[in-house]
Amino acid sequence: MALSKGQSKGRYRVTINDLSRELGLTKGTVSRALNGYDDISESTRTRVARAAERMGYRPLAQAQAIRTGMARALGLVLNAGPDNTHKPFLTDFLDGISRAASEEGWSLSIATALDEQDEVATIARLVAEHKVDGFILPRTRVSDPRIDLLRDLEVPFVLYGRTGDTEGCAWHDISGEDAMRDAVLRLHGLGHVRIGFVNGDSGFNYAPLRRDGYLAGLAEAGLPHDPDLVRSGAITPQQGMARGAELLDLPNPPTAIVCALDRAALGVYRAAEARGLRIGRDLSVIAYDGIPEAATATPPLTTFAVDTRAAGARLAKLLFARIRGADLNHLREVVPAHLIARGSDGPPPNTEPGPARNTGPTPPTQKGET
Amino acid sequence: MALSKGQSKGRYRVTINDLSRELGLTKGTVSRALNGYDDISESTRTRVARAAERMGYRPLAQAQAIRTGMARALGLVLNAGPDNTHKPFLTDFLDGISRAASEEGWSLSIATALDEQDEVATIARLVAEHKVDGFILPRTRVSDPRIDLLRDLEVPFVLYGRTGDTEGCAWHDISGEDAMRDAVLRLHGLGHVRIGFVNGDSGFNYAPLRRDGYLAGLAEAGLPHDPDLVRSGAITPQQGMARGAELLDLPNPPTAIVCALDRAALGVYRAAEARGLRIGRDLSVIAYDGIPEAATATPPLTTFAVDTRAAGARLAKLLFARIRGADLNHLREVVPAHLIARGSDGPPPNTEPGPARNTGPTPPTQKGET
DNA sequence: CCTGTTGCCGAAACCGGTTTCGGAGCCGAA
DNA sequence: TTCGGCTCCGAAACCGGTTTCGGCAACAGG
Repeated sequence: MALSKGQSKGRYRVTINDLSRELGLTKGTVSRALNGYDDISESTRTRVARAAERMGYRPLAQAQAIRTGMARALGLVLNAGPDNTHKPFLTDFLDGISRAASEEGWSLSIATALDEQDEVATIARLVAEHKVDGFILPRTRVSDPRIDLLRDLEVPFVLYGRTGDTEGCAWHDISGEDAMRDAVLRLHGLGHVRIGFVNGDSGFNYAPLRRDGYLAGLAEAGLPHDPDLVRSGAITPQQGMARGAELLDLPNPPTAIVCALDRAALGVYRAAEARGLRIGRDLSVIAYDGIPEAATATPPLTTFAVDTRAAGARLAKLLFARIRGADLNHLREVVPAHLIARGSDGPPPNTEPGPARNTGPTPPTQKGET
Repeated sequence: MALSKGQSKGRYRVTINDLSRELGLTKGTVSRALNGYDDISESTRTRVARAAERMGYRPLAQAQAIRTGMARALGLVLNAGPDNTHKPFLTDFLDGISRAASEEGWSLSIATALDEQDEVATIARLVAEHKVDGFILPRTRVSDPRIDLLRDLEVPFVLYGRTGDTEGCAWHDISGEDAMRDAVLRLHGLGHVRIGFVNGDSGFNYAPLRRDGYLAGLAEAGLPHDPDLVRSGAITPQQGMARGAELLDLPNPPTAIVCALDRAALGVYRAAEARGLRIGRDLSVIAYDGIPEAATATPPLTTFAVDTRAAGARLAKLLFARIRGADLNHLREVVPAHLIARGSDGPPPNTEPGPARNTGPTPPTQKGET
């Protein structure tokens, strides 16, 4: 058991040669046994597996890569552009992916890009250099050049989000549309009839979906759709404050506002405070994301939270399946966001306290904290 | 120029064999020419380099890895634990590293861990699997088991931050101590004599350094050190609010507070507001980090900003140098933070407006926005 | 002219795996 | 007994690079 190669200190990997020597088999046989070829007897297969376990053998991914063409790495290209700087859940997201990847002995390789064009170029570079075997594409846009490229290159990928042309796409997504609809229904259940909506960036695919959800909620509640009550383009608190101000300064302002993003909702808070309105009493707000700041705002924000860590893990697993050639129809899933009822919503003002109207399906009212 | 290997579509890498065939040289010669061996004539060296450029040859990192033992990947293990979730600059940091890495044809491999013990285990796993050639260690602690491990394994690493036992350590760091000192001097220059300090998590190495900077500033200004004015453990706005409240409720409260973190300062804002104090007039605040929220707070926060993207890039370059065996003494650098003077600091209240006292070296007063 | 360097490149081993091919043994059937 | 087929493994090529070794030519010195 002496070190065969003197790489300075205690650094020594057990290779497939060590294993084969120990077992009295050729390395080809050992390799086939480990990789489940069916021309290996069950007895030697277990013998090899046991020895590999005992000796702590871990195949060198780089060596496997050169013959198989698989780098055993997942790729993630982050947009590090100026307007995308705020990513509250990035660490959780990475944790989900990384954990799922290392379970399979794969690694997570990340790169950054400054804009859409740079993103595409970076993806192309990683593919050309054979650095990764597939991509996770976060923040999908309605029309997304990254998807076109990967489709063209025939490189596996999965979307965090959906997209316009779903041809060849696998995805995991959170149902923002259901959340927005439930928010409207919940507010209607509390007695609100004028419910505004502040949407996010319409370039991203989630925006039309959440808008549809808001409209579906209105329709389901039997409420009219007043276009004046719908604003969009709010992804920062500042923008949220501006859009909120527009709504509140309307001749007939809403008594409740649904926001597509928590950060926008925090801006609406400020717009309301500036007008002497108390959130949760004079104005109800329900949003979406579940950022930590939402829990410590005054009042705490009622919001639909998403489990970004779980999303990352699911995406990694979907990508594995995709790389291994699974059927696309099994690789498309949309899961609901989780309502966290807090203090920013309540009955509309100027309403006699009484039995709340019962309107169709009762909105979900789970309680919980992050 | 026909595809020699039919990997589905247009996917085709030019290998060293293609190059050698084209040039009429053996691949060994081509390899040596490309890698700067001195037994290759200058003429063929340029001929090979030109052909490689023309044909777009990029060596396959995995193939190089198995012989050289270098994975050509930088490692970064992120702490994804519950209290470390807020990382405002992570994207910028990753961008800095990733960009510097890809310039050298290297990649950035990231993994996550939930606590200190998990971090060490994850690092050990990455080393054992030969996935990376070196590590960037963010958020160094005074006593840091990651450093002990890597020192023991003789694996190259660089610190973002400094540490207690600097033996074998290279680092890039921002001088938080100078920033804190300059903050005190700036406030003293404005006329303040009772200046409080709210520090961060004392487990991290930056905390004692910033505290020393605060004390150095007091000493340099000829101000007494009142232990009552020093608090620590504030890394969230909530904690900042609590520590700020303690200071403001003192019998003889400070007229200015220096915070080790912007987020804590935002909490101090709330503590001050709750007491009817106007920031920038009744209470001056200067902090450190340069988070986006600081710019949009009311009033905008005067703070010492750090360029996290540049730090990431520098760390990557230092790590390259370390891996290539450069002298440690050339791989230790501390750069200053950049003051962004905004509206949260001013002369102390109850002071006759008049010529400001001139106290020794005038504090730096650069103006600028992020 | 012969010899000893030196410059420069070819040949081949090597790294740690995977995959193809062929054949040795064992079995049952004719 | 012989033949065919099946099971299971060894041998060797292969992947795309790097590195060692040896030797051919040109050149300088004696």
